[in-house]
Amino acid sequence: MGRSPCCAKEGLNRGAWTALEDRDLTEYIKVHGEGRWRNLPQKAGLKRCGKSCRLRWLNYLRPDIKRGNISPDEEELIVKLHKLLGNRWSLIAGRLPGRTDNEIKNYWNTNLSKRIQDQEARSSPSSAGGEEPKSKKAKNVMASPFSHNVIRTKAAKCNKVFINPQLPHKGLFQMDDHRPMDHHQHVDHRPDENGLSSSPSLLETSSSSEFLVDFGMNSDLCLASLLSSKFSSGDHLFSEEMQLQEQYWSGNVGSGEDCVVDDQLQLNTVLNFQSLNYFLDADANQGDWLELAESS
DNA sequence: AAAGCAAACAACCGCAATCTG
DNA sequence: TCAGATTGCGGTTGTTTGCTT
Repeated sequence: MGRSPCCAKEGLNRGAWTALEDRDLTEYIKVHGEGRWRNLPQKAGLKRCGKSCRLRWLNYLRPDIKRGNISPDEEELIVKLHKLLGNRWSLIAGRLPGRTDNEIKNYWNTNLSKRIQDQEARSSPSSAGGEEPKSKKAKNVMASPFSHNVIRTKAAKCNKVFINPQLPHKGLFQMDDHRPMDHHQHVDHRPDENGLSSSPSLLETSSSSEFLVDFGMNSDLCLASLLSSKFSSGDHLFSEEMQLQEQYWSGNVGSGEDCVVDDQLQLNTVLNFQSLNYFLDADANQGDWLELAESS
């Protein structure tokens, strides 16, 4: 039978939330803050399970939520990010301020996936005869049409950060998205050994040439050497990205301190890699270092 | 006006990752 | 170090809404 569902307890409400429940939950969170979902319903006097409260708050009651009217710009961004990331709704939502993963997922399933599939069918005649999903179920499990290019980023924990104090910190970008630093997955990394050649480092010619990051637990790894070999020295995007990361890190951590690179930051890197027709293959097991691979 | 159907979306579920004692 | 608790994520389902016949 498997384990019993979390909301199976008798006496708990299910289904649509009432205005009263919404008010109670909102007021409780205003006073006590988010978190501790398990005990929240009891303390707030709600006949709901903690999961249900969390979902309701995150998707509908939070004050900064934007609902409905997804703009063409947002739509375009969703499509691009989905191409890049697949069904990683929370990560996609992270790039769309005020939007929730649930809303984007629903929007994708009801609007975009079908449209994209139609476009695909039109552009590739061989698949024109392909069948539409017949059931609701089939529609929902539709994979990204670009799954072969999907990037799965993983957050990375840096052990050390070294920023040369001689380096003028003049970043080209402003970070438009500062996720709180308490939201990270930690992944160990191994230094790259095989996949990268020892061609001259791009960074030797970039303004970020002194920027070093040591990711290694046991051995040193310079980010420059990790990333340089596959890019020509003319890849300005890469050096801009380095400046962005430099700016980010220098604003948050001091020399030699631990810092954490979160998904958002990696995504920025990935987006730039993508524009260079490279992708990060991070589908490897946790603990493996992300490998650069040439996109086919 | 009512029935049937499909689209939209809110909510639930199970799993996996992460946290904590 | 490990087991149990907690949280977050993505897939799926159920209900509501709106359109068509």
